[in-house]
Amino acid sequence: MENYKRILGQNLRKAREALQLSQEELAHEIDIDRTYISGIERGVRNPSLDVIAKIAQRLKTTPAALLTRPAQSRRSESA
Amino acid sequence: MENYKRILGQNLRKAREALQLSQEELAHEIDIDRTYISGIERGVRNPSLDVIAKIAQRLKTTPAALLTRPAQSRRSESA
DNA sequence: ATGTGACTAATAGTCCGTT
DNA sequence: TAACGGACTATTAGTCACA
Repeated sequence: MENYKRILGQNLRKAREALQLSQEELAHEIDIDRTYISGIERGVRNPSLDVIAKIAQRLKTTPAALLTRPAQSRRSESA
Repeated sequence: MENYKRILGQNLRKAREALQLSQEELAHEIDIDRTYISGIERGVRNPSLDVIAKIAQRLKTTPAALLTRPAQSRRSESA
């Protein structure tokens, strides 16, 4: 079984940094605790769908995207 | 904000029925209560990533797929 | 075979701090 | 700025009786 918590964490961090947000800023904006964001990024937390959706929304992406393994080479999407 | 609980529920039901499983059978196989599956399909539950991943695995799909809006007309994917 | 409300046990999620 | 721990509270995980 894939480690989706880890995939989520990696994607989240990448997306957050792409928007040049600190964990603290992100956390504050979506009203989630900063230590919780930290835990999710490290793959040690098991967030609920609502939290995943909330984060995705702020990072201008989707839950599906945050849960997609990065190395998947989907050319057709960004083209 | 999109209702991802609902999207998940719809996709889950579709995927389950495609495999001709009853809620009861699915629930039994992945060791989750039947009524809990029912709640997720109806979009009234807010499951954690672990639960979503477990269900996805049994339905031979992925969390990302279960969280993707169906009516999204993404031509490039299946073509 | 599924929907639903109500319920406890477990854990998601917060808030405090230190490194 | 972020990792990490401990103690706390809110919500989810998981179960039941019944429609």
